[in-house]
Amino acid sequence: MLDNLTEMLKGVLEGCVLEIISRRETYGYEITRQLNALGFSDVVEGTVYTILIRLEKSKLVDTSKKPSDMGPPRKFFALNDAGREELQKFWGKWEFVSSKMNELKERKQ
Amino acid sequence: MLDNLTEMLKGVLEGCVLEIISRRETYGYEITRQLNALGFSDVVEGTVYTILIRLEKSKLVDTSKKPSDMGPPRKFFALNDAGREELQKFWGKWEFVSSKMNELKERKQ
DNA sequence: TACCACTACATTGTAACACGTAGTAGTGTA
DNA sequence: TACACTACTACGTGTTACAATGTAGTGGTA
Repeated sequence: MLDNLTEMLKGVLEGCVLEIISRRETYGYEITRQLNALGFSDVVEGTVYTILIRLEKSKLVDTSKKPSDMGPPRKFFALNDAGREELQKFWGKWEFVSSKMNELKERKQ
Repeated sequence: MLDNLTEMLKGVLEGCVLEIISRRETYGYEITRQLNALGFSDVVEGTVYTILIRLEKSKLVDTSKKPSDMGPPRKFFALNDAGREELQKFWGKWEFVSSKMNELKERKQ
């Protein structure tokens, strides 16, 4: 029904990942599952991993490898100070854009 | 402060243009001004024109050239049935994504 | 006349992003 | 042995907003 959210997710998915990581240290596979559970059911691992690598390159997260008893070792991600700042900026932008969008939607001029 | 909305506007700007056109037949230059007035002050004409050409190619709008007493002739755009359907779909997607985003934002788990 | 501001549209190239696809590898189970 | 699930990585593609630039019509002004 909502056949393709791809374009609308551009620019917000990274923020979602930041928000999820901010709750607690976590790893790519689980982040993907959480996004799917949220409702973004078409988001695949490849997408999440590219975002995580981007966050790492931008130095917004700290990483650490930890063994798992369910499969290969996990690469955990945790927000650092720069990441927390970026997350706050992200929600600021979201607040702005979504308020303007709703204004446009509601306005019957 | 909200230094760059570019990425977050991807996927929503086209919907904004559709919504603006749905109110009444209008043209690129004015659409740009309306978006700027809405708060999307960095949106430039080039962006709007590429969207309009895209809408035209997708056959979501009907166009007509009309003279202006303020400058060059204007290319007016009007939504057709396919465009109205697309606009409805767009708001459906927006409703979905924004509700999920707010759910994520509010949820303190 | 010459110049400028405003209106109005079009085109080209670029960077960023989500995603498809494919591959590698560890663990548990039937 | 085969499969399912977990877990990460890499490469290529299509879409998008935007910067930059150019063209052109109108009106004002010095």
